[in-house]
Parts: sequence; C-alpha cells; structure tokens
Amino acid sequence: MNYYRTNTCGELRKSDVGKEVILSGWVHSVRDHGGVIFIDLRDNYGLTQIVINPESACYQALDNWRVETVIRFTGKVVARAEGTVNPKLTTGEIEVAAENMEILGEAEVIPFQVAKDDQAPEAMRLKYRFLDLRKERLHKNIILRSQVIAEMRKYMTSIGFNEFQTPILTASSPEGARDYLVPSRLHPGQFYALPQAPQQFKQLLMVAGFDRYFQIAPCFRDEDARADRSPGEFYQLDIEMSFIEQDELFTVIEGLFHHIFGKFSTKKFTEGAFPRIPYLEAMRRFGSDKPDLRNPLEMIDVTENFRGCDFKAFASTVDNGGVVRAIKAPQVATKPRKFFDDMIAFAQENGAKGMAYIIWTAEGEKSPIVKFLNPEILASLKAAGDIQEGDALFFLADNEKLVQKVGGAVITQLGKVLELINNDEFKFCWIVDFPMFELDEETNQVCFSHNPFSMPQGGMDALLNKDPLEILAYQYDIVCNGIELSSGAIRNHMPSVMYKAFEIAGYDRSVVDDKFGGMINAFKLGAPPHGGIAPGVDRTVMLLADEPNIREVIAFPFNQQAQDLMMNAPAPVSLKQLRELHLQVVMPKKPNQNENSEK
RNA sequence: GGGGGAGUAGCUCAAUUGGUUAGAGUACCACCCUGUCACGGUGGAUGUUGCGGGUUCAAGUCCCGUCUCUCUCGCCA
Repeated sequence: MNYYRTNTCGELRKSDVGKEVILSGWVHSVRDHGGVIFIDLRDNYGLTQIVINPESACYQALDNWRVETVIRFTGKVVARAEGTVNPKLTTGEIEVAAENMEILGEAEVIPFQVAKDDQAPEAMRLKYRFLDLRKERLHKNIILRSQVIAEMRKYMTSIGFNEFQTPILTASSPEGARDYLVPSRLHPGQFYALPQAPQQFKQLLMVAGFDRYFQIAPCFRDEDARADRSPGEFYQLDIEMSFIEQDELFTVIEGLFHHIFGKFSTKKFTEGAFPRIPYLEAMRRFGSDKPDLRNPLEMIDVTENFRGCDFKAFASTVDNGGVVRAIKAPQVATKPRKFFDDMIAFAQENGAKGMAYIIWTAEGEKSPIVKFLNPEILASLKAAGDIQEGDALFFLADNEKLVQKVGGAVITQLGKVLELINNDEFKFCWIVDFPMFELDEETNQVCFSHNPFSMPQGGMDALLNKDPLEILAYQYDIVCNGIELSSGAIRNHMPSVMYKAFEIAGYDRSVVDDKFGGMINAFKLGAPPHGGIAPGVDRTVMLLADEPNIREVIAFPFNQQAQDLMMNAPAPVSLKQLRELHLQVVMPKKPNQNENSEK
C-alpha cells in the first residue's frame, strides 16, 4: 500500500463510507471551531473535507501549521449528516474523520492567497509561479493545455502524419525575427541560433520523402511581447505536407480545428469550411489582416458618393486619389454627444485628421456635415450603409493606408463600446492571397512582403510577365476571433523560381546560395511540391480557456521584458564561462542593472 | 525605441480643494467558539506612500527626473 495515499482528494464518494483511507495534499483552508476543526485538503484532483474531532489523536498536533502546508492524514470516510452536505464539492457527500496526521512539507506564510480570489500583481505571481499554479484557474489551464497537445498529437497521427524532432541548436537565419544566439565553445567567434521555427528542417523532411510531418515545436524569437505573444519562446503545431494544393491543406486544418474546438469547448464555432478572405479585401473591409468576425462592423466604400460634393474636405480628398469609407454604428441615435466626440478623439489619436458622422433619426439626418450634402448624396449613403432609423455612419477620408489603419481601430473600438461582440462563439477565417512583394517605403524598392519561400501564384510565368506588386503568393493566415493562429504557405520548391523571386527583391543569386544553401541545394536534387502551416499552441489554448493573456496558459512564462522572475533568468555568468566561450561583455553606456559578476 | 495606464501594510484597495497620528478587508500573531465549507467573535502587530529632487507653513496628493510592472505602436520572413 502506498504510504502517502490510498485515494486522491477528488475521489471519495458516498459508496466509500466506512473505508480507512490515507490522503495527502495541501491545506486549502481551515475552519477551527474551538472543538471540531475542518480542513479542506487539496491535490491535483480536488478537495476533500477532513474533520478533526477533539478526541482524535491528531487534535493536539494541530499547532503551528499554515495553509498550503502539505499534510498526510489517515482516517475513516464518513457520510456527512443531512444539511451538512456541500453540493459545490464533488466529494461533498463525505468527509474524512482524521485519526492521524503527519506534516510532509511545511509552508511558511505565503506571499499571496491561493484559496481565495485575490489578484496578486503579475510580477509576484511570476516570481512564485509554483504557488500561482496551485490556483484552480491556472491549474485547469495547464491541464487543458496538456490535453489539447495530447489530442493534437492523436489527431495528426490518426490522419497519417508522423511526428519528427528537429534541432534546437541550429544556424542563424538572415530573414525574419531577431535570433537568440548560442556561442560555440569549439569554434571561437561562431554561434548557433535557436530556431525561430523549424521551417527549413520541415521542408527538408519533405524533400527527404516523409510526406506528412508534424511537431509540437518550440520556437524562439527575440521580439517584444504582446498580450497574445509571449516573448522569447512559444510552441506551434508545426505541419508540412507534400503533393498538396492550398485547398487540400485548408481541409486538413479545418478538420483539426473542428476536432479540437469541438472536444475542448462548448462554444459555437465556425462549421464546415472557414470563410476565405483575400488579404486586400480584408484590409479594405476590416482594416486588418486578422479581423474579428464576431464583430459585425466593416468599412463600406463611399468614395464615389462624395466625389464632387460640396463638403470640400472630402471632395478634395477624393480628387487627390484618396478614399472615403463609412462604418455603421447601429442604434446610437440616443447616445449622448460625448459618445460621438469620444469616437472622433479616438480616431484622431490613431492618426486621422478627423472623423465625420451622420445620424439617421425620426426627425431626419443629424450631422455637422449634413448642410453640405444634397438629398441624393444622403439617400445614397443611407442605401450604402443599409441604414435603419437610429443608426449612424462614421466617415473617414484620407489615403487608403491611413483609412484602413484608423478604420480598423474604430471598428474594434465600436465593437467594444457598443458590446457587439458575442463572446460565446469562435469565428474562424482564412486570409488568403497575400501579395508576394511590396514597396519598401524608405528605399522605394520592391521587397518580399511576407515569406520569401512562398510559391508565387502563376509561378515563373508571373515572375517574368507581371508587375511584381500585382503578384500574389500561395500564402495564408488562419484567424480566430481576431487572433492570428498561424501563417502558412505553399512553398516555392523550384530553384529557378526561387532565384527569380529573390532577384526581383534585389538579391543576387550568390546571396541565395550563401544564405539558403542548405535548402536550395536540396531543391536541386528532386523536391516535391509541398506546403504547410504552424498554428500556435499557446494561442489556441488561450482561446479555448477564454483567457485574455497568453501567460495564463503557459506554466512558466517570461514577463514582458523576457525575464523569468522565478529562475532569475537571464543572469550574468562567470568570467570562467565567458572565457571558455571566447566572449567578452561590452556593457551599454547607460549604467544598467545587469553588471557582470566578478567570479 | 515611441505612446497610454499603474505603483500606498505580505496581498486587494481607501484617504474631499494639498491640512492633525495614512485607514479598511484579507493574510499574520494571541485568545474564545463542536458542523463549518470565503465559518464566526475579541484583541494585537504590520508602512522609507517605488526611488531621488523640487514647490509649500504643510505633499500619498502638485511639479521635474528616475525605476518597475502592464497595455500598445514599431518589431514579429
């Protein structure tokens, strides 16, 4: 028999009454009545109430202990009397009458409460992460994460994928995010890099003929944090497939998400094929390439409605090649003036020169600009916005790019303020047809807009004969509720097309050979057409757990400054270690906290 | 690197226009209490108001600087 327990703290039921049991766990809470004492004992599986009666052998031993101390109790399972059953606990029909106890791990005074709902500051929670993880919410999230990953593996394997491991110490990649570097001891002055993603390896596995690859892959990027982006490292469900076209890959991924979201969430989610929205359309309609489709608002093009009108600010913008877009705010006619002023201020904070609006009321149109607009224009706007009485339109007029940026922010803000977002569903979509190239605003040169390894739509023919800025790529994102879960692409597996694409972006053939030699050489020896995607595991779990911040679904996350406050990383290392690695530290001029230790 | 918000007891927060000894809940310590489940009751201890400077008769409160945390833009092929 196990010394520490015969049962877990979530296990005992009425049918166990009369059994002699041993339970071990954390003291969740204590209720000392002077005579009888109640203890909620907690472990991974639940809570069980321990009762200590004055005649019990362990009654006297209950001095000098605290909540979160780990204790082993032996005792008998007894049924709770009628009226003392706790329906909130799965074990609430019974309790354990303690006969003996032993303290296994004493707890000092804890820095924040575990049993009570008490919002400790983030830095403290991260420093005492093991304590924070004892809380029910976080504990559940991490278990959910484990189950989601297990299910991802199971599902991928069941549809014919194999899991592979790829190197963690690899070569620095010149494209993309900032690398984490690891100095080489054997090769002075040389560095490994941690992979930003196993991109080249998974493509090489396709060239090696493995056909269907996946990996729960750690990725490392030295970039700044966001609420949905952990700095430093994250995990993705990395996927690559050979001999597939974009639509087939979409079907596989839709199946995966249907399975995972169906299994781990009770919320409604996009059934069947996910909507496919071309990138340029998404930018025009939502001002974002990761639209939250739960928000019904979008931008309506009303450029032509304002052409030549008497409202000179708009008319001249249109004449100068700008655009006018409208955003409908439903049923806001009764909102105070402040609502409209706040929205205008919000638009201006986001870079707009101003924002106009028209409200349709029973008494007609109300607006600062209505006196400039003739009835035909007003009627055309009403029709364009599908306006009902009580609705309003906000108008932004400027160049395309700025209108998209501000409009996207206004849509999000209106969705929030007007509470238009239904939090009880998941709305997925694909953003497709990303442009292959774009114009670098500073140098005015054509450069890759996203992934240089994507296959251009139309292949070599398009590269040779089309305006580079018109060429689309087989590059796509999957988005859920405004969160980008992943990018992916059908890859460019043809060396000639690769060289040409890089040539258009201003890179010489030798640069391609030098930087991507490993991959391009492989492609010269028989590469299958292939493509893939890599949905973020952390973000997926974050959506399923309905958490606003990615740190809530990671057991040991960095803070926003990419520090582990519990392990105290990063930290200075000894001079001996530096010497072995042939490194010398040159501190920035500004005196900083991380002085090198003089060991 | 830029912008917004925050920093008062271990933790969560309060403190009127600048005004007396900076309060409450919780946690902690002591005592009381035999059916609670956020148990209850009595009492006690707990503060460099992030740090530094300034204005003032007087600063938690106003000003300047700085540090930390957080959200965000840049960045994230």
